[in-house]
Amino acid sequence: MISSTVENYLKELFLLDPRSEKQIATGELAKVLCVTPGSATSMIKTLAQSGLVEHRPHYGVKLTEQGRNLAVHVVRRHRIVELFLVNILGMDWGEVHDEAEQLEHVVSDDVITRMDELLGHPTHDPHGDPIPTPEGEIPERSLQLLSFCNEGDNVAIARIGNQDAAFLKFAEDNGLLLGASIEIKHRNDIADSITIQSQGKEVVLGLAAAGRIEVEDV
Amino acid sequence: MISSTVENYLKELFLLDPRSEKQIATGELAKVLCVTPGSATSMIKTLAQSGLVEHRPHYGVKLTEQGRNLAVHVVRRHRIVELFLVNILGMDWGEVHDEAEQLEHVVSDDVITRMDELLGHPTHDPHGDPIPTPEGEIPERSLQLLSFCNEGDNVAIARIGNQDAAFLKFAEDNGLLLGASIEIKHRNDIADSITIQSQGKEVVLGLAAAGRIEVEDV
DNA sequence: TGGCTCCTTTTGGTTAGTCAAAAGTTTACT
DNA sequence: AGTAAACTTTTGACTAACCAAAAGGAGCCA
Ligand SMILES: [Mn+2]
Ligand SMILES: [Mn+2]
Ligand SMILES: [Mn+2]
Ligand SMILES: [Mn+2]
Repeated sequence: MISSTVENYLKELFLLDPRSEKQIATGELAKVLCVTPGSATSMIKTLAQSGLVEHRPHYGVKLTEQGRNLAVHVVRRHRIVELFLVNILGMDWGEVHDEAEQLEHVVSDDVITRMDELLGHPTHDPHGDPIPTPEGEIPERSLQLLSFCNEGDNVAIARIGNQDAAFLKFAEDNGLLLGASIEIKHRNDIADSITIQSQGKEVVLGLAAAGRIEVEDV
Repeated sequence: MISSTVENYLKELFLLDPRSEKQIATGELAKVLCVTPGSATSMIKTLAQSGLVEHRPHYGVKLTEQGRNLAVHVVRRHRIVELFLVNILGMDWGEVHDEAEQLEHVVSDDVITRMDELLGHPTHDPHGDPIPTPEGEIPERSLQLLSFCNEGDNVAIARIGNQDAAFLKFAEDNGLLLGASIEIKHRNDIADSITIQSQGKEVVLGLAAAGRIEVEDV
């Protein structure tokens, strides 16, 4: 049986590089997993032993085909659970990440299949992240960072690339929900800010924050 | 944080003696948990250290007030999850036990509260077992074992005290669902069997099997 | 009072996962 | 080429949980 710990390592490697092209640094992996670099090294060696990652010591680590497949399925479980918690149980989109972080390791494929059905075979989670299919395919969309939009653009919010509960609360409070139409009012590269209008309300964001929001042309 | 392992030990102690009156033998606990007696002994010592059980070496172990409280909450989570899987996700009542065995350790109180609400504050799980309240109260019913019923009795099935999937499948296939009205047709203590009629269909059960079914007078 | 059987506990050892700190590599800069 | 900074790996140690097998207690029966 594959442990939750291993699933978390594989999943984070996937999230750090969904195509599994780059060599991920041990330290970077350790950071997102909140473990020491030494712990990451030793787990990486174990994973390499099992053929789940390829390790080039001192250069980095990369998922193998097999490791990536496992990771994609963990991500599928995570995202379906998140959407389920929001759509069926009425939870807040800022609360569901931590919950799904645990549930992703214990819900069976049967339960996931049933949730998927009940939700109508959704393609994206509550934060706009794609839900891999049971076969491991990942629906692609061409999105643009809000921080790259220009004055006058009319776009719809498509993804929030920040799982932080406080950020999600802020976004929600300001009407920045998935699908919301917004217009870029001002953009000031010197002041590092962007002003958008959503449902009549103006919101000013720093470009760093705007860089965590992705939008679609309307 | 309290581990799944500890939760399982406490829960099984509770299930072996819901009132926590008796001294449970180490070997009995070990058996239901599928561990060796030695493993159970060492965990019991740990639990005693934490004040969750009282241990009289060579005589047995018993939950403390604190340990019983924790156990009751694990049982609450288990049973709400089971009912949720059956009523909302449409799973079979024979499949949900193993699933709930894992989920009981990771679903948050918030999720349980929401499931409870969605289910309309149910009092019993899919197998007729009582669901403890958030305060730890356990609804009592006065039930009778099917094996003690007499010819001519008209009763309703109220509980199946056997989590075995094959047994539950058999029961379901023969219309022995919770709430089903049945009449006791024959009873033969010599042959160790009882014949009941449910929805026109006659079913013969050994008295041992009938002893795992509890009924309510109608 | 022994002795026997059935449990329980103890002992010694394993595995997964972790950390702190020492040791080793790579790279970039002088 | 030599050195220092930044990173990675190794080492040694710890905890939770488990097992197999040896040792220890309780109750029973002669
Ligand atoms: Mn996780
Ligand atoms: Mn998400
Ligand atoms: Mn369990
Ligand atoms: Mn049940």
